[in-house]
Amino acid sequence: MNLRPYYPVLRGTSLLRGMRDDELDKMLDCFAPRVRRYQKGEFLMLAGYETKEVGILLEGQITALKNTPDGSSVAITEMGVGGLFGDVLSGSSTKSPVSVMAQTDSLAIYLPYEKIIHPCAHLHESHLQLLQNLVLTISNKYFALDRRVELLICKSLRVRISLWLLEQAEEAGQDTFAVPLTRAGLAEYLNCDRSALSRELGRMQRDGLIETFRGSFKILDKERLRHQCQE
Amino acid sequence: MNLRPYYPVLRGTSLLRGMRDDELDKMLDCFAPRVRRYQKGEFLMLAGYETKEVGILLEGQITALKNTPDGSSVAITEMGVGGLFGDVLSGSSTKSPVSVMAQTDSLAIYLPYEKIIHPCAHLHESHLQLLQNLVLTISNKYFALDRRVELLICKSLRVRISLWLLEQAEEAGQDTFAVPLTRAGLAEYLNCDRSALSRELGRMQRDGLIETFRGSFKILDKERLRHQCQE
DNA sequence: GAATGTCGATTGCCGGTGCAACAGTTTTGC
DNA sequence: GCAAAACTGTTGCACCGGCAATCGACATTC
Repeated sequence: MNLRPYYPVLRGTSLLRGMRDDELDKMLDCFAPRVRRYQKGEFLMLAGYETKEVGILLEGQITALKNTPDGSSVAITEMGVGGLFGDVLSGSSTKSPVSVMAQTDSLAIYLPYEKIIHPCAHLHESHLQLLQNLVLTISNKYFALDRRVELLICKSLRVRISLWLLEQAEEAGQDTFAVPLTRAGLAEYLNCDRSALSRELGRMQRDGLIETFRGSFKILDKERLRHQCQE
Repeated sequence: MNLRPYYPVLRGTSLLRGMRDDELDKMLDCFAPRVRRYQKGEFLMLAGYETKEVGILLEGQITALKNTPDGSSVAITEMGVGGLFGDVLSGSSTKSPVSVMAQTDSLAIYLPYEKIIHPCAHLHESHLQLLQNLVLTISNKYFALDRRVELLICKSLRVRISLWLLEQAEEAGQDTFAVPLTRAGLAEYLNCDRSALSRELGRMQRDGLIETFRGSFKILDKERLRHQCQE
């Protein structure tokens, strides 16, 4: 299969960031990746199974699901074209803690982990870059999770919301921003009840800290918002 | 400095697992690691600073501390001889989210990350192993954190305790086990109040689920304990 | 335009858990 | 070996936030 049309996608991933065409040519030739198409609702990866490949989404939209202790499953992440999955796993012999499901018809390419970690005899410079990127990718996921833990351990809901707002504003680079999350989704991330979230957001508006409308947030008093986190 | 006496320690780390003497010789020669001694209370690493080295504890005992949003700091991990720190960071340009403090007089060796990720011209087999180990080490830390999140998002304290107990039993391979944690430490990990933890453990004993004494735990009714997690 | 589904907001209720205080026991340090 | 510090358990109280039910706004389908 000719992968050239997808090179821009591949270059956009944290794993293959900035690779030139000829570098990708060589690497993909060396990796002999498999490519597979999925229909909406099919699983790209199943929780509880080992995986020895890093998956990259070339077309479509996927969702990572985690099985909860009580048997159901909750969405963890949504990923679009260029999304990486299985990256953290591929080194270990740990079974996957998440399932990955196609939300729309999708196309994915799989790079065997073995080939990534074992550069072939003539070690291209780009392969080293790849290894570095792999480490970077995983550690970034670690830090994202770490921030989440930092949120979760805050006791009061107001503190969690405040921290989250400040983090988002930081990320957006401005005090007004929108997020692609429904209230229910945000409540899940902040680990609280949807109604409780609404209630607290309402209070925070009354207190003149923020303004909200749907997925849009505006921080009115950043200083005081920071102060909320300390009590 | 002659590092030979510490080879057994190095071999015991997840990063240098199982390396032969001659392999360590070559690698350490290539890495030109720095070694430093610390007095009790000194900092090996400060939160907020970048680091470009992976640290390995050769002697002593250290604690990783995280600064909380409200200014104080809480202990995250304790590590003994062979403990690794800075490993997750070294790839990224992220500032360290944790400080590392010597709990007793300590000795640490630092491997420059640059050298780890950039194998020197003649790429030894062992160096590849090292890279693989690095990825493995980081992803294991990721999974440890992931399990923590799984704990934290459980709403009731009893569920969190039950999950934790089952996890520990799994790890220990038997239903009676001891952990090197004080009640306060465990409460912090489970993100609850110490008194609430005592109270709930008391209730669980009265319910015939477990027996506890200090750091020792005995699971009496595993089946029913599992059942607790689902409500 | 009616019917249905999704999303956000609001409210009353009450249970779980944080907090503070105290007591008993073990460990540490000199 | 003694005093101080650290650790654990216990209890009363207050309150945050989960739960369930309800309502209005809006989008989608027939």
